[in-house]
Amino acid sequence: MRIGELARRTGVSERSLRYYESRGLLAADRTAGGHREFPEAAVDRVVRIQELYAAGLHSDRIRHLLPCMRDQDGGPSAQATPRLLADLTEERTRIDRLITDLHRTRDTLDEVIEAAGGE
Amino acid sequence: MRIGELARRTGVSERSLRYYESRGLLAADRTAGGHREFPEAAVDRVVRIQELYAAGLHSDRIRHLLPCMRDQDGGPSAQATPRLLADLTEERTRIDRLITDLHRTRDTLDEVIEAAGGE
DNA sequence: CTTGAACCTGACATCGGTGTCAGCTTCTAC
DNA sequence: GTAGAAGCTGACACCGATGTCAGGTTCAAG
Repeated sequence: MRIGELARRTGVSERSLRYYESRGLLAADRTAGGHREFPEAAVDRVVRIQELYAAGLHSDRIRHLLPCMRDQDGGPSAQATPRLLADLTEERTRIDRLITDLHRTRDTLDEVIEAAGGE
Repeated sequence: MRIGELARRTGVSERSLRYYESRGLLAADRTAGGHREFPEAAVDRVVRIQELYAAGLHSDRIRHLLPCMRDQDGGPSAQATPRLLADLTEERTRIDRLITDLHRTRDTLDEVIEAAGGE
């Protein structure tokens, strides 16, 4: 599919999709004229990329991580190197802390919301 | 206490503390010579501010929110306006989604980590 | 062939918390 | 009073994903 359709179907801007491709997160064939042609699987992949961005990972890390992830077709196409493994473990710790933090913040917001609007 | 001690005790840089004060998140008296003098309660407040930043709130929102929060002394000193209330409710929704997302990402990382290092 | 929608590249801007540096002042302990 | 640590202000830089614009090309339908 073309970039416009992919953008529509994922809710991600064309700008971002081009950026993802330039960062090596997303592969696209090209038509004779140079237009990007994305495979169907790109939809899932873009969603995943967004999730990883939302979790605070940067594109370099995502690029290394993606091939190690299980995709819709089945098994991963690569295995994490020790270096990547260490990085991911660190990310995991960070995410854990963040989750804890978010729960606390959510509770705090709830308190304030309830005090004001819960009536 | 002075800014250096507050920085040490909270693990937040002096630069950031000055920024917090400039944004109205943190109150400080001044010595005759112009040095900031923070109350003991500033330690807790800084920790809270960091949590809110980590949760993705921006300083403007935090500034409005802080007075509505219950602090160590007891009740809040202000109540959320309808405007703030709407904003906070939105933040809450966002945070909820983020938490969900983070769980999924964490599981993904676990899978990759286990596949590589779990052995 | 023509036309309008869709796409291309490249460049520059933005946001906001934080790092850092310069140049100067204040504080504190001797 | 003096020295050195600590503090002050103001300015500039950075990061990194995304927005946006310009100027040109390609695609598809008539």
